[in-house]
Amino acid sequence: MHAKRNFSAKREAIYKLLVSAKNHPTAEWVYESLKPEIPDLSLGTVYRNISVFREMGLIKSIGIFNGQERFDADMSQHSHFICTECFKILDVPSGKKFVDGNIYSFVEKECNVTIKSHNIIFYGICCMCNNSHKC
Amino acid sequence: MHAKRNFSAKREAIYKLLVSAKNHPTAEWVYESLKPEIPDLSLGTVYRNISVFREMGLIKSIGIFNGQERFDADMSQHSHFICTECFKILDVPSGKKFVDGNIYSFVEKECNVTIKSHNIIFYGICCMCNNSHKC
DNA sequence: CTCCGTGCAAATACTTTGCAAAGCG
DNA sequence: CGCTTTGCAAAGTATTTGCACGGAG
Repeated sequence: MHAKRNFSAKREAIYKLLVSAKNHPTAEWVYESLKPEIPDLSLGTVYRNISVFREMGLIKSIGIFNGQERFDADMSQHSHFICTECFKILDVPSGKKFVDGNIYSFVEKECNVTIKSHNIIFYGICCMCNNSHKC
Repeated sequence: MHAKRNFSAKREAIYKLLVSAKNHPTAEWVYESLKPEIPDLSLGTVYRNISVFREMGLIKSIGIFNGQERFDADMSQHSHFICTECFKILDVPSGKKFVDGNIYSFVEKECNVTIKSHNIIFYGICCMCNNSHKC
């Protein structure tokens, strides 16, 4: 019907939402967000497709916070800030590279390992929770 | 019986094990390790005490990997390497500070947040899983 | 007596999985 | 027809919690 697509309709909808979402969503959030427009979507399908995307290298996991895994479809190297109050996650603009190849070499020698990737997470309070000043 | 102590016998045993453990243990590992010498220890007690230690600032969580939370009683600022094969966690000697106060300031301004702490995790293959060479 | 710590088991919460049916080329 | 995707519900797994008991002071 449409031009050739690689994904089923539901898979495509899930992926598109992940790409456009700026909140580093949970599986539950994806499910709830799509439910109105795809009433017969099931949570298992969301989990399965997220798993597929991860295996394909289309998304990555930021980690598990407050009991729920958070995902990111922005595969460029960047760091995150997470608010320990509301668990909002923000991208840290990567204009500055905190960790470079030299650091990889340093750690690889120190630890006798092979490094594939790294993650930096900053923890703190976001401006909305830090209610002393407006955002 | 003993000199004044702050902790109950079980709490003390759990904390001492956490301090001496070099493997960034899980609650389950702590439980299994102490079970032989404390046969009536229960897993709930381990979880509860770990929670107490965390609230007291005696230990911190490194994150959840392979479905289990990993803890560290070394409260000095340092980074970790984690093997994506066997989930072994190694300390990265902090002779080099990867992230300093300037970076905190940079991120705080960029994101309009207040930063309390940060974590760096390197992912890769440890020398034991990288079986091409001996360790 | 009172309080804190504990064992035990049940409850939680998120995620994964088995299976049969539906979808699609 | 054959392979993929899905809904549904059940299972799985790590962790948390309710409750009554027990020990220390």
